[in-house]
Amino acid sequence: MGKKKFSIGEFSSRSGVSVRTLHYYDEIGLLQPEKHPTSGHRIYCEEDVHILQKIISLKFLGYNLDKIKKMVKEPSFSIDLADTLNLHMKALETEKEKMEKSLLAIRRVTTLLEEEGEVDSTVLMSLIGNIQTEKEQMEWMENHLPQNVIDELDNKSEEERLALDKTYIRLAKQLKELYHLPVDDPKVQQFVEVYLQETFQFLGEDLVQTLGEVDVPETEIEKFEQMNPSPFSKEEEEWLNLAIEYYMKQTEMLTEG
Amino acid sequence: MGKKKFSIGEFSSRSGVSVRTLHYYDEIGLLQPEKHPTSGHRIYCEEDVHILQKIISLKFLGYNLDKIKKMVKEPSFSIDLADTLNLHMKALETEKEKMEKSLLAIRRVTTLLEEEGEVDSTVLMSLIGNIQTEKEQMEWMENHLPQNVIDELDNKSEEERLALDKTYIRLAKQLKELYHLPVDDPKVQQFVEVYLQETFQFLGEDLVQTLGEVDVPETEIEKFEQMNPSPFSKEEEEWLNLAIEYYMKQTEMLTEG
DNA sequence: ATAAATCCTCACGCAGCTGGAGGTTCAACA
DNA sequence: TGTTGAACCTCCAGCTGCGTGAGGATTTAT
Repeated sequence: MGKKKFSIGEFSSRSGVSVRTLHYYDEIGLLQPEKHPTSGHRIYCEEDVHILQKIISLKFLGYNLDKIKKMVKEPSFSIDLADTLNLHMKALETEKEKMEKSLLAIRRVTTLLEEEGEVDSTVLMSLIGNIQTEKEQMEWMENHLPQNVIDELDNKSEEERLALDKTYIRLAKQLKELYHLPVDDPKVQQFVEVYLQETFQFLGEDLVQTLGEVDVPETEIEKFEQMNPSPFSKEEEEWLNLAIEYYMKQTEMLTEG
Repeated sequence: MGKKKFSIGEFSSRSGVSVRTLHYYDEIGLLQPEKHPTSGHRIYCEEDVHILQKIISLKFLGYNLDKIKKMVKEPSFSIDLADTLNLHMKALETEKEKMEKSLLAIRRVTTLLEEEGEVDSTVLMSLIGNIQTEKEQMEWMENHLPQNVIDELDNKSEEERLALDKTYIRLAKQLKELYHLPVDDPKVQQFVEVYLQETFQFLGEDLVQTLGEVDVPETEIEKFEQMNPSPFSKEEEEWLNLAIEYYMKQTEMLTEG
């Protein structure tokens, strides 16, 4: 007769699970306590404590209520459960990776905002997108770029990445400011010079050379761009290409002449 | 005239966002492309690519569609965004912690299942609950138990914890097997002896002694039990207590006599 | 006896989609 | 030009895991 009985309110406050949730668990057949024959009030017993404990624990492991419903009825678990557990673990690990990337993205963005004050949203989003699709981009690069470039990029530290991001932001800002000028405008040409210098500095001149010689099919380039669209419009990109072309010609003439 | 236009199908496959989702984003006013005046077909343009990029990136940072809706319209982001970002970061970190605990729980459970073959589900769930409420339990213990016990527990390695779990499982199994016997049955008494020995071994005899002398109010004990209910029924616990009492008396008689 | 607390059963709402029904429109081919 | 078939349209329904509130019954305390 020492069987302890609980009203739903007491059961709720003891377990920390809300009354509504208990109602819901009853409704879906997950935890159905005895009911008072006339009033209909739920009467939870000691066993229900353990069932709820199971439910909470399985939820904690990441199972949904449907699966939990099936598992709750098992009096014991054996190795064949390990398979499902393994599956879940993989799913959780994937999610964890994603979360870590998000955290990284937030940290980077915070730093950038602190140091730059204000950043064009398209450019910022492009940077975030880069973090997001980092893995795919890496895979793409490993398939299409020479190993020395990959190695060099792998070696970049977090600070160097940040510096690159900042450079990128500033250049993007300037580009959008200068876009209305003709490509042979001295301001534009100076901009191009800085742009190329920064690139050289980051990658090293020989790597840039190598990159220029690599021949990647157009379809593959498109794939890459689909992963993470550039923050510039087609017109802006065209304009930048023309400006670089012009700069190159001028430099050639200077060195040759 | 070089403006690229996309049908919803093309836009979908290029961006990786499903047609249905694009419909939804249109519906909630998040991304509303031009529509063909007669057919009503959606026509996405280059700018929409960037807007979607923003949406994806902001989602990645953890914002909900409602906030994203407001943010998408901003042409640039400034430091005052850092506050919201910080908030999000904290939320993400909390979630990450929870996920890591889940992963730890799964790993432990997998190991236990592999090594034990089959485990009583109530016992297993109790162990999972332990991981889940580890933090609260630690806090409770720091408030109610002497420091040397805490220190000793802190020093336990992952393997020692695993060993303890296994012991726990085996003892629980035995307890449930022996429960029908009277407490003075030799089998039961031998079980108690092993049980106490294992406890001594894990904590050290002097710590057990200290623990026995610590006087924790009943209400606090209840709090602790509510965090993580024991896998045994009240009757089983009573039975175990009686069995231990009996064992103690016998030992006293032996040493005194 | 009555007031306050607790309980009951509907039933709608949320986010962020996904899916199906039933009907246009478009592109290509005969 | 007619005819497929794919792609598109709108509208409505459903999913998870509850939260919230209405409106009424029951229990508990005074």
